[in-house]
Amino acid sequence: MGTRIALVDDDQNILTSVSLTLENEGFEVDCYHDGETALRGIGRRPVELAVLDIKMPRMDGMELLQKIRGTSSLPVIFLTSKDDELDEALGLGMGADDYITKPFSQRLLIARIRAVLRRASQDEMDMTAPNIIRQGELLMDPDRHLCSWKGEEVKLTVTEFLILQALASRPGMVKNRDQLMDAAYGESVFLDDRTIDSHIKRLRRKIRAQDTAFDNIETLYGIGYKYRA
Amino acid sequence: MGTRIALVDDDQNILTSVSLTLENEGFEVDCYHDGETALRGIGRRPVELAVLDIKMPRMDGMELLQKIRGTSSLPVIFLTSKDDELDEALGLGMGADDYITKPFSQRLLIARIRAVLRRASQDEMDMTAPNIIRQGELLMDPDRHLCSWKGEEVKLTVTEFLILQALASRPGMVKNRDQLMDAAYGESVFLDDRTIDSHIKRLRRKIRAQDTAFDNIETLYGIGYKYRA
DNA sequence: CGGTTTTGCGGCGGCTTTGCGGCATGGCCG
DNA sequence: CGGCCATGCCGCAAAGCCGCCGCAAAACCG
Repeated sequence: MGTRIALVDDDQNILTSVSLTLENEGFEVDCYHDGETALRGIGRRPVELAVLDIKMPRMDGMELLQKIRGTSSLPVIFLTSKDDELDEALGLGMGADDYITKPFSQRLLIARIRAVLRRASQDEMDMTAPNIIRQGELLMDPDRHLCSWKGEEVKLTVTEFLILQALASRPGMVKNRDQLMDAAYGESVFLDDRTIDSHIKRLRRKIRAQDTAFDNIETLYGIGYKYRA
Repeated sequence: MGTRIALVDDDQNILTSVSLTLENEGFEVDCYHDGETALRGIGRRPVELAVLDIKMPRMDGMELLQKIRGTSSLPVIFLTSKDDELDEALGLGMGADDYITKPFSQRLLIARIRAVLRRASQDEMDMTAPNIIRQGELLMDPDRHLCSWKGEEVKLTVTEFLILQALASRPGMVKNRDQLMDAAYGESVFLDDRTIDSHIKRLRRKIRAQDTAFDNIETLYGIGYKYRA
């Protein structure tokens, strides 16, 4: 079954010709003439992407986008006339995923749609990953690559972040160097053990730069490291 | 029976659309428009997770979270507007388990809810599951390389840990020096018997440093050692 | 009780593991 | 192309650990 797309434009010509093309490409298309109708329609029958004309009667694309974004991250592509340059910037600024200026080729539209859909599904994938780690004064948000100690941000490199994440996600749990290596690079990557030491060194230094007393990364002689909550 | 979730937001649109989605996913949803009502409602009808908007009339999410955390460790997910400072959520949000910035996709929210619930139940498991050795005042957790006597940690080396573990795992059972050696190093390692004595010596010393009266490692003249529970 | 065996324990030398400064490479960005 | 940063690794010094020695004390035995 094809992907469902909402197409909103007050120009009947565009509506018919575009919807025909999209259907030929295997999409299912719901057509609307104005924003209000579209909003209600999408609510009843959800779609995976919306193509909106910016200028429309009763509720224009901008306003519609805002309403949509209030409740979901539905991907949106704007259609703009060549004239309204301003609107372009605005549309992207407020969260449209792409825009096309009229007149446009059907081929281009399809390419853009495919691109946006691909990107959207990609994002969803990434999102399913981990959540916030909170261990005492340490706070980590992998999604945003944010790390803070006692409320103050600590800037970490990717490798450092992954290693600290591995330690802090299971506080108290002992991790040997191989396990930390797996966490930072994938498995089946071989590096000198001392490399982990180096990262630990940099981690401790960075956090200690803010709080001299930091000592929650504990060394277990002959075993590895663990994070003490 | 689905998991019960409290949903608190002053925006009726979000309330209805999100609760619908969650119900479709098999959750049971209690909706509230503001913090005060939510607090009372949750008190009467407990939930397993709360989704809170940060900005709300009468009592905002932050305040509500504090009240909730005052009496329970209920998992909480925040909803934040894009405008709100991330740092607020990070720095000030004491104890939220996760947060999502609006606009968000329903799919993402569900993924997060599942993740938080999974982690919460995971934590409960961890508290009870691990293969801990408990003999009177002695506590050993091999996974965390943790050993404590009368609640106070005793730092042991790997060898010491293994020997004590061998003794304490079968209290009252006599182990000769060869058996203890096998436990500490693998089999087929040959060492002077006196070496075991040395480790026992260090073990007793370390624990006695905290409790002079410690005498649970007993010597059986001509045989070996045993741990008295 | 005297002699023999076994254990406790302080100590020591040597080996292993870590901490950390530093360097060279290599990617990335302007 | 030139600088900047992340990163992997080297090498040295410090710290930690371990096995054993030797002596004194304790336990055992006849």
